[in-house]
Amino acid sequence: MTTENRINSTRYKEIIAAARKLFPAKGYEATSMNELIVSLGIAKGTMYYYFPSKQCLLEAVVEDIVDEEFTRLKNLLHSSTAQHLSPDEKLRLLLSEYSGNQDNNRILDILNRPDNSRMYSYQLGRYIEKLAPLYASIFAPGCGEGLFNSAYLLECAEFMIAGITFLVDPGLYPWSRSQITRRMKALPFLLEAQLGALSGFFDESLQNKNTNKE
Amino acid sequence: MTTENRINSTRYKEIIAAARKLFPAKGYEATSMNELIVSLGIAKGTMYYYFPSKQCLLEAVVEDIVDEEFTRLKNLLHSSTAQHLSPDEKLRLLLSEYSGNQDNNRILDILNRPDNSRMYSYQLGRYIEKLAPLYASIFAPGCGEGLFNSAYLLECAEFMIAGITFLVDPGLYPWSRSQITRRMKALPFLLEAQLGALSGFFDESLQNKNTNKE
DNA sequence: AAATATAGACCGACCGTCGGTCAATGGCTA
DNA sequence: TAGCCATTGACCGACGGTCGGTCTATATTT
Repeated sequence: MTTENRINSTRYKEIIAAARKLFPAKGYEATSMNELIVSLGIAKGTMYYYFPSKQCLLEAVVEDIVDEEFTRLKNLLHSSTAQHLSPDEKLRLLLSEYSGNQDNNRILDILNRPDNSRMYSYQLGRYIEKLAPLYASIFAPGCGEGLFNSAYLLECAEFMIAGITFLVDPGLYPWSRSQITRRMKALPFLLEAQLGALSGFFDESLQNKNTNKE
Repeated sequence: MTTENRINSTRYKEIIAAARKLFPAKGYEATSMNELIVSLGIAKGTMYYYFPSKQCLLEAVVEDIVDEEFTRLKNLLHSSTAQHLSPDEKLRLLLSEYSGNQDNNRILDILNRPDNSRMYSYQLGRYIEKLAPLYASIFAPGCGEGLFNSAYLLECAEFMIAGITFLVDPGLYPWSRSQITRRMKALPFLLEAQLGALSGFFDESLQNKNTNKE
């Protein structure tokens, strides 16, 4: 198939590599197709031969980033050092790795780019879809015997990733430095609380409350 | 002052009103300044006389929306019917009102608009900044006597609003209907868990764990 | 009271740039 | 040589934004 050949071609990967540098650095909206073309030394037609639209290029770039994150975190979880950690220790390991990596990718987190929210919100969405199951899988061992609690492990993971990323990442909203540090200090407690609540420490009153409603 | 006159003028409010209709309906990026101008029957120069850029118009529109939400929820909280509710009942009242209102504003939630994430992410940010304290204030009575728990009330509110909105609102990411309903079913439990953890039901082991780290 | 000056709301032709299109073409393989 | 890709770049309409200027209503001067 033609499309498949295109995706596996060198050009395709070259373009994605260039976009992976420019999109986060300059912002998605602020980066023009022309800039990419010039920096690659190719013609406009070539660009649109591989990517029918700028939106498609964005999606391919995000897919590339999220895929990389996925395998990285998966390998980290199955590494010999992390294998025998407790669920909450594993979770904190994953989260610290994630936020740490973000800081490395962005040289200047002072710089706010409102023309980048499109990329980041899409990226966060894909990230949640792909990696939330991974997060949820580490909750399971710590979870109590009640069926009810474990029914919402995935949603809990999604909830946590979404909340943390949106509130700590300056890419989606120009948070001030003090806002970010304030939240990062609160995060361990909030996660612990959420996890603790999940693991069945609660008395039955809570579960009754909820099951009654259904 | 000249600027102040402009903000209080009829024109200014007319333009915001028009943008409040078109931006959510067509999407921010997809709505051109020309469309707004034509629909208002004014000239381009007039538009840019009141708003120096499209981004500034967006911010004014979002401010308008969030302000309205703020007073609406504040009044709701102080209403005679809601005044003597328990914290978690109040919380669920606020959240249901919010999501219910969103559905009304958007006629088609099936329609996904990736060119609207810029507006929605900014709106969510402003919403959190303005309304999280309001949410946090209703947590306080249900909170235990420990100082530690109540120290993170604001962050807990921010965390909840961000997570819920991002995961349930199709404006920021094109979630499928099944994803949304799945999460909405999980929400009562997750909120209850988070609130319960806050209210001091926990044993001291959790608090010790966290205080040790500081 | 008439003439003149000032302010500011409003106009629309115009600009550079953007994302995107397409007919033409070079070069490789069968 | 025929056919197929990958590649080219001139070209397009629409976009956000600018700018010189008009018009009216109010203040100031005569």
